[in-house]
Order: sequence, then C-alpha cells, then structure tokens
Amino acid sequence: MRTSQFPLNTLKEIPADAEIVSHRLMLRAGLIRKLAAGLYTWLPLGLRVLRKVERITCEEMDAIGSLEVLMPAVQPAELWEESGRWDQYGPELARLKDRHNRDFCLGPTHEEIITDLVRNEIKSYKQLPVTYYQIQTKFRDEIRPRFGIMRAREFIMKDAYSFHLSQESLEETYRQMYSAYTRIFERLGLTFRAVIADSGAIGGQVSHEFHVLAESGEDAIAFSDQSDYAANVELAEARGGDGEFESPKEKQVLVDTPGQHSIEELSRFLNIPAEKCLKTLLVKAEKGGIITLLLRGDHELNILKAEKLEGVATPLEFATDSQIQNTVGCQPGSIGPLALNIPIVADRSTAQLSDFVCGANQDGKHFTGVNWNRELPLPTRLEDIRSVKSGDLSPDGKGTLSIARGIEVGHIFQLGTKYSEAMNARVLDEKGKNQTLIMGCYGIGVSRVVAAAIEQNHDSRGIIWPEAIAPFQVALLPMNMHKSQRLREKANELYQKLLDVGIDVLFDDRKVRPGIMFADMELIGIPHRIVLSDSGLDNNTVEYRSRRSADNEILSMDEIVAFLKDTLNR
RNA sequence: CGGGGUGUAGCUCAGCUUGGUAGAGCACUGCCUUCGGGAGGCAGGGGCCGGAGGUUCAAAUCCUCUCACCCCGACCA
Repeated sequence: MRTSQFPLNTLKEIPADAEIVSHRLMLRAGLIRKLAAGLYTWLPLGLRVLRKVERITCEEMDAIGSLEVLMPAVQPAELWEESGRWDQYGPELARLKDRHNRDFCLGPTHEEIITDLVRNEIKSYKQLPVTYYQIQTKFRDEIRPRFGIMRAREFIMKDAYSFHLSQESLEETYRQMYSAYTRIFERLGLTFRAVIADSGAIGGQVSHEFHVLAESGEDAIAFSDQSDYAANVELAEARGGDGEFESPKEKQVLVDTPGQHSIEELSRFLNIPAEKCLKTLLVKAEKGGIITLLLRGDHELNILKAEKLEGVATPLEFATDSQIQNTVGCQPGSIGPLALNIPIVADRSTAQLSDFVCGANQDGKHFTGVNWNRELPLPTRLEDIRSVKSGDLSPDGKGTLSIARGIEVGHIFQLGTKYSEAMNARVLDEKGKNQTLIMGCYGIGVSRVVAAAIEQNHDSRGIIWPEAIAPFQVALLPMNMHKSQRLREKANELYQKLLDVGIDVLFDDRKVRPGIMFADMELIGIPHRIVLSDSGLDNNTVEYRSRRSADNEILSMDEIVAFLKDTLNR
C-alpha cells in the first residue's frame, strides 16, 4: 500500500476526552473515530488490525471443528421471553419495536438465537456434539461506556456455542476451547492469563476468563506464586483461619470517637491498626429488613460473594441512613454488633480477632478491647464474604496470592441446561428418548483485543504492534524522494519486490519531510522500518530499524528482501 | 440513576466576569525557502459560537428550558 492512496489521518494533538492510552493512541493513529457515546467507526488502518485478529480467531475456531454461522443482530422478543431474560435483563438490553409494534432487541449475546436454531435443526444424538461460532456486532447499552473501544456499547465479538448430550462431552469441548483460546492469545502475541471466574448473568457453573495483563485493566486477578492457581478477585476464595488467635488482654472500654466514620479515620484516631477493627456493614435483606455483615477492618466486602448469601437482597444494596437510625439508633460510622438485634453474617477471618474495636451504636462512640465469647458470642454464620488481597495464602494451599490488573478479552462457560431447558431444546438419544441438550458458550471481545494489545504494547511515540496484528509489517521510507530520480526508481523497485514476496508493506510516497514519516510510522506502530536515501544508494545500503529498537542497522540493498523475509518468519 | 463539568473551525483551546456580530495554534489549499526526527514565510478556504425561547437598540457573552458529551460514584457503617 502507498500512503498516497491510504490516508493516515494521524493527529498530533490528543483528543480531550480520551482517558487511557489505548483510546488516545487509537484516535491519534487514526484507527477509529467516535460517532457517539460508545459508538465508533473503524478507519481503514484500524480495520486491518481488527481483521487480522478476526482471522486468527477464525482459524483456531475452525481448527477445533467449530462451524461458522452468522446470526442477526436484531432479535425477536419472543425468544427472550421464552428464556425468561426479557424481564431479567435490565436497561442494558436495547429494545425496539418494528412498524407492526412487535418487540425486538439488539442482541447483547446470542444464546436464545442459537438455541432456537439448534432445537429446529439438530434432532438426533448422531449430530452431536456440535459447536457453532460467529463474529458479529453486539450491542449492550452500558450505563457508562468509556475508554473508547474498550467498553463500547456496540462492539465486535466472537461468540461460540456448543451442544452436548453429556457433561463429559461438554467438558471435552470446553477443554478444546480453553486450548484454542490459549493458542489465539499466544498467536496474537499478548501476555495473558486464564483465570477461574464468576459465571455472572449468563448462568452455569464452571467458567474461565482470559485476561490480557495491563495496568489499566478494569479487573483484578489473583494468582499464586507457587502454583497455577489464578482467579478473578471477584471469585477467589479467601481462606479463613489464617493468623493466630491471641487471648484477650484488654478490658472493654467505651471511647469517644467524634467525627470518625471510616475504618481508616478510626484507625488513625485511636492509633490502632485496621486489622484490629471490626467493620460492620448493614445491607438490605431479601424480604425487607436488614442483615449485618462483619469484616476485619482491613478487608473489603466482596459484593458477588455477599449476593450469594442466603437472605441478602440481590443486587446488593446498603441499608439507608434512616433505616439504620431506626433500627440501630445511630448514624453509619458508629455501628457495631454488640446488642444488635439483627441477623449477622461474619467473614471467616473475623473469628481470629481479639481485643478489637467496633462501633458502640451511639453516634461518635466506639468500644475498644472487645472479644468474642466475652462481650458477645461468636456469630454462628461464618462465611467467606471478603475479597482476597495481596499476600493472602492461596486457596489451594500452595504459595501466596499476588494481585494483578487485567483486561477481560475472553470468557468461556459450561452453561448446562439453562437455555435448552427453558426453550425446550432436545434431541433423541440412542434409545429414542428425548434428552435436554447441555450447552457451553465461549466469547472473545475481538474489538477489545485491539485496545488491549495497545495497552500492553506502546511507548511514548505510539503503538508497537505485535507482529501478528500489525496493520502493515514493514514501512518503506524514502528520504526526500521527490528530489531524486534514482531514489524514486529504487524505492518503487524495492516496494514491488517486497510485495512480490508477500510482505505487507506500507510505502510512504508522500512528499513530506523525514521527521513526519518517522513520527507517523512510529505512532501507527509498524514493527519494521526500512529507510532509503541517496547517500545509502551511493553505498548500495539501506537502513533497518525495529519498532522496539532505538538503533539502526545498515544492510546491503541486495540482502534486504531476504533479511525481512527471514525476520518476519521468525 | 445521583453528583460535578464541558459544548466556539476537522483537532486543542482563548474570548464570556464588564453585551457592540469571532480569534490563536495544529490540520487543510497555493506559492517560495527549507529538507534525516512532527520546518519557516506569504496568501487562502473553513464557524446558524450545541438547540429553543427570553431580556436588550444590540447576545458566543445575561436569564430560562432543552439536548449532547465527559468525569466521579454502589467500601460510610
């Protein structure tokens, strides 16, 4: 491709509303342009990258026998009513009516559609197992789209669905998918981690997320330093019972703590470490009323875990100030479990506390020197309700946990029969009996992968594409070609040679100064650069530089094509 | 959804307090000089100042409403 026929649309200035580096670079490099909140147009340069990600994804899907289909983005409400999700799915599901006033939605995912297809098309166990996939546009009306393509409302997803007669068959396909995903992210050249995950609103039991590791990631993932345990912090089990129980030494004392509300403030005010404080949270119960949750002061409530507790309202909601005033008789900030006539669920790790601090249920007052089985009984409901933190023991007992940030780019689920049951998707087995299909589903955020790749691969000058997804492999930059007939001839000749051997080359034939060429090619992240100049021609040499290097290599004009072929195949 | 903020040229912004009919830099077009790290000069093109209503002789500027976009927020107990 020649830049004279392929406008680069690079920006020198940073668009004001771009927060994270991938969003800024995607705009500056001219990969995308915003149309409206969470809606983006892919420019030719960005689309080349997107297509490469898609191609690798398709190849690996095809390799495990998954069959490509293409389903509509607009979906009839009836199917969503059948699965029950028309009512369950909140405002994130964009709903619309056609001219006949019939209800439709823009598909945020395609379980209903594929289940409908399969129940109509697959009738016999002989046709199983089967896996379908598509690469297609999804729409989720996010509360707050942000970070450009990373959390867009309209985005591109590879979604696959598998159907089985037995759990063993599902597990077999799940393992194949897991390997295929691993190969995809390896081929994309990304540093990633597969982690145990929550299956969330989609349903099912077993699930893994694939995270590209990057500081800006929205998810926290926990992994052991001594085993292959890795899990989303949302889900990672926090071990109870770590640490020693010390026998009580102090007496219970009521202390004034005026204006001290948070654990942090309290800890500083009393000069007592947060680990010695008890955090008392009041949340709304399922059937009205309130439930008390107790945590160690330095621990954080894990909302997903709390929502799974019996009796706790889902989604989790904190009690209102007036509810607290009416039940406890004080304002938030001074609540404690003593003489509290509300059901209590305590985090397992609180059992080890001794001589701890907690609210006194009077505004501006706390107790110190509180102990279980002395001032109050140890709660009978001890559960895992906190998030793990760095330094915790790994749940598998091997090593300690570290926390890293990740961008979720893939998610695989063993779905079970949630949709097939609700939508009556059955086949006849060997014995001629109806069997409900068992399903798996598997997604990759194709457009998000592009942003994640940039988050992980950039420097102050711009993007540094991994080889496999660079929009062009090689940039061919002639210096001041307009002034030199022989340079022009030589550059065109080399360009043609590179094309002939199948190298994806971007030939910068614009009449611009060298500095602009360098800056543009670095911004758009072309991994390899060849510079041609008159002085080089005098010596029959060209300059080569890798995007990851700061130094040039001088190579003979005669060997450059072979050198590039060799470099690119490595 | 709650709170905060911003809407002026393709982009980044100034002008608004104190009303007088619009500017800079970048980008774009032409010419000249320059030519290995985002050059300089000259000359240009491009804006119903988000929209509607109001106040006024006069509104980008003041007032009201509205729309869009951005940021923060479900760990205070």
